[in-house]
Amino acid sequence: MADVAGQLAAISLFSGLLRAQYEALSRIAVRRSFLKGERIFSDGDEGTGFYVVCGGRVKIFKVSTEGKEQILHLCGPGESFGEVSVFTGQGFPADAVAALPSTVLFFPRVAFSSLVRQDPALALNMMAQLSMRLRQFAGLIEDLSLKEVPGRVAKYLLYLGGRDRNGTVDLDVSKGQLAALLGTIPETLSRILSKLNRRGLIRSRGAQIRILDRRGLEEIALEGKRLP
Amino acid sequence: MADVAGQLAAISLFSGLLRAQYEALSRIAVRRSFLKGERIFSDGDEGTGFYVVCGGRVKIFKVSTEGKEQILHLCGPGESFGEVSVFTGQGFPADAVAALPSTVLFFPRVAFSSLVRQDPALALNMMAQLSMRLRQFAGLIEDLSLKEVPGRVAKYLLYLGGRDRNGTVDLDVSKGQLAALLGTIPETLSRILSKLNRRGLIRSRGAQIRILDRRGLEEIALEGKRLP
DNA sequence: AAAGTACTTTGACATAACTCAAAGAGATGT
DNA sequence: ACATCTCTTTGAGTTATGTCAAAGTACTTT
Repeated sequence: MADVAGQLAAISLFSGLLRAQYEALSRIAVRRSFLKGERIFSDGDEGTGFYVVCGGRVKIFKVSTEGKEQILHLCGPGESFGEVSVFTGQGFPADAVAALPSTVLFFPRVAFSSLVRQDPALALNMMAQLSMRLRQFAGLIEDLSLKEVPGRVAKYLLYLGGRDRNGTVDLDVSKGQLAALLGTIPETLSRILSKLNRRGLIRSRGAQIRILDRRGLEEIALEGKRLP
Repeated sequence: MADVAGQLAAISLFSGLLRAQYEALSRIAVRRSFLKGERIFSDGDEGTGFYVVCGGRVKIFKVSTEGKEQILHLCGPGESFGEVSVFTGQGFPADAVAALPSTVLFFPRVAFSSLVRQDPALALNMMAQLSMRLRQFAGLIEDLSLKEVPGRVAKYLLYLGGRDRNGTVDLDVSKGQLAALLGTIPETLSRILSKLNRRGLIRSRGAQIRILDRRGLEEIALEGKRLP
């Protein structure tokens, strides 16, 4: 239990709380583990609580009737998912599957709800978290509807390359998954990466991509430049 | 002031609060009016507070560098917008313009934040509201990325026709705006409506649309059926 | 090491949807 | 009632992207 309370402090949803609050949270949290590919919940399932990722990666996505999937979010350690159901009481609005072997903490709806009811600080953190997610979604909507695929790819590469100073990026997901995240299909993604290679903007070998011309990528990301 | 407190009770964000809470809220609320087309805030503006629509309609949207716009939400009376900035502290994530002559209540960030800090009930309402918005966005993302335009049009018509028993719908926005809401352009929307007319699924005259074949529209909305 | 599986790339093709351009309808104001 | 402006519709042409199919590459397992 004590070590759960320690982990909670590292979670943005619960940042800045007091010792007693972490302990209260750890008392209601349930640790669960999932194998790669294992399903955590399905679109429409009753929302019995929400989750926080401790380790691994969880894919949140929607599936069309024809089976095409759009990834809404890839949750890494410290990120939460399924919170919406805590407050709307409705079912989960999407599917969740472990993209890697993952460990999560599960917070049952009722127990958490009564905690938050007594504790404005907890509520405020949660609101900030929901707000951030909302902002992210607005960005995703913008990208999907306003940019063409090359623009989304360029933006994502720049996003990944942001931290790495020399500009070498390791894709943390398969290209098929990346395609789903960017709202397209593997073939299209593959073709676009080829074009970016040919034009000398990147050098990609497998999941390793080196950004050669950051400025050029920025043009594509912002202005939707052509890729002949 | 007293009448502001009365109005607040009709707002979902503040539903189920106590008299004293409405009065506290009404003390910090500022009434503002906007002409049709007038801008309320711009993408990137500092988030000094959030808004609730009293009357009229407010368009929340993103604009691409080429000027194409994607409407994120059309807020009617009782709906709130700009809440995200209250908690993230960052700028507004989109543009807001009055689509009709509109009256709104403005809640300054700092004053509201301290109110919420003392009052879990207020926080819970707000979280539920944010959650609903999040759910809506997930749906919009799904639609934009998984459905083709005819599917989105059909779904929207069914949504509008849901309340009206006889199935006659008045578009509450211009077709250009509707196109932006559905992530497309007026020409495409126009062509699709023509096809739906020709196939006998709807009968449209101007902004009046009568749904003739609900089942047929549902097929298009759900299965993405062809429109030859 | 070989075999099997899953992922990625390439090619040929089809098509939905965008662009550009112009005409038609509605609304608004003088 | 007329003129002006905006919104909507229609047409022709282009293109990005999805579909289908097959070959190539990388992993895992035995």
